Amino acid sequence: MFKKVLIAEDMEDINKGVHTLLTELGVPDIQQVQYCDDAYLKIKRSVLDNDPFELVITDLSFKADHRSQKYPSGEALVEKIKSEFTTLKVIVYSVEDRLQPVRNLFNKHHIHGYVCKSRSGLKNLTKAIHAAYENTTYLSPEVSNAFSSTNNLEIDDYDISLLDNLSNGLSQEEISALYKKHHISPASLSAIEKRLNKLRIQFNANNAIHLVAIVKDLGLI
Amino acid sequence: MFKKVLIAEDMEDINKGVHTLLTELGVPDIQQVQYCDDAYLKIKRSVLDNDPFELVITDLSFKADHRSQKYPSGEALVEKIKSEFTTLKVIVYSVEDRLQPVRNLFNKHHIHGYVCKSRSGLKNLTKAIHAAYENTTYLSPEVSNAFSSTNNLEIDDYDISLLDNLSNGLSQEEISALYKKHHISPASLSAIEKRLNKLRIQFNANNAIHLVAIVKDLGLI
DNA sequence: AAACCCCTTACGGGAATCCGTAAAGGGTTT
DNA sequence: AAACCCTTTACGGATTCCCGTAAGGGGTTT
Repeated sequence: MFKKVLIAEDMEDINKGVHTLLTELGVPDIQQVQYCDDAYLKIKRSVLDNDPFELVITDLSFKADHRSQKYPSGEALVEKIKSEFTTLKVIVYSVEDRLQPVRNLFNKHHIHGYVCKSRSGLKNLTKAIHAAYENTTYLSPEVSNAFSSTNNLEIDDYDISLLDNLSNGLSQEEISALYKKHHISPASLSAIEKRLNKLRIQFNANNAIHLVAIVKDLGLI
Repeated sequence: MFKKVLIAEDMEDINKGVHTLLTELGVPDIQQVQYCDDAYLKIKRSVLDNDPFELVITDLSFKADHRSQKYPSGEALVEKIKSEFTTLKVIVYSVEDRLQPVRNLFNKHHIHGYVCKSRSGLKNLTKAIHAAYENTTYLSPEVSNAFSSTNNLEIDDYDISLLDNLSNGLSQEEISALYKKHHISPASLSAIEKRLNKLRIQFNANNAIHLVAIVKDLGLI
């Protein structure tokens, strides 16, 4: 089993629950933090001391308080530590059950496990920890269809950018101008229209408003 | 202090944390459920037995599982029990920190307290319980500006309906037709345009897409 | 009754969108 | 080099949205 694990979770009682679980699993060195920034510093420290953490279990949403944070969310933390300490294993433990954020965590940041906080959350977390230890991955049943082929929509970063700009109030013409300025291709109004039309069809949206509402609900933006 | 309290919360560890808190506060009869439907049944039962609960502490989001539920969310539960057992006090304990849902709980359902799950969640919950016992209300500091006069936007149910229909893909003309059919006034396209224009100004939205994106983020729809 | 206010409705023009068709450019195949 | 495919760009018309102005209708005030 893992010898050294870090828990990043801002709610005390859950933090405690996970700690208890790890103890039962026989992890000798368990450390806890309630802020993402503290998590990063502890990990950094452990590497410098040549006694690195083997696993990080982190939440996604950390409530903001008086302390200003460099890494405001679990995702920002995961992105940072995975880019700097690529071998460090990460399991995300969150209430988030929208598929797209989960997909991003696996595809972009290569986490080892995703567990939804729910009635059987700790049970699934156990499975995820074992999977990570065996160097495989684990996906909570609530979001198990995040990678099912049926709804594997082919949405790329360009699409996301388009939808994001739309939802931020830019007109298609303004987006076109922006992309030309930043040399993002395709940038023509016509191409943008075409792409948005494709997205409308994919998501069964009647119009652009509907489309943005749908992808916001899905967590794409 | 209260003599009989019900906790409705689907996550075991949090449920346990609240239970511990109530025990420390000296509540002799504490009951727990993990499903909204069970909560309703327990409350109903207690009234029929002439030994009613004095307080319900409930979460808002309950993860769906195999059991199909009549009341899928905490809000549905609150609406039901507040309409049927008007004297029963309710405190909502949730991670939700968007202002509009909180406003709705107080204005429409007249709950006694709202506490955000956070680092100091249990501490604030204590205050809320005392406030409810004194028959006053408590509002968690994270959402304390839900009723501050500055951002007290005058949004009524008609506005919400409008935005909801928009986000569901109806064109303004379709909404007009719908309202005429259902005898909702004003129903003319022109009046709908005017109202949406007012909303765009209120929310600093560039266009209808932007507007829907903003109000979705705020939790209005 | 006339004047007034407020809300709803109506109309029109300009802008943005939706949607189809077609041309231009780049790269590969034959 | 010609033929081909694929992506990007361009253009035109139909529809919808955006925004100003103005007319209608009910209720209250003078």
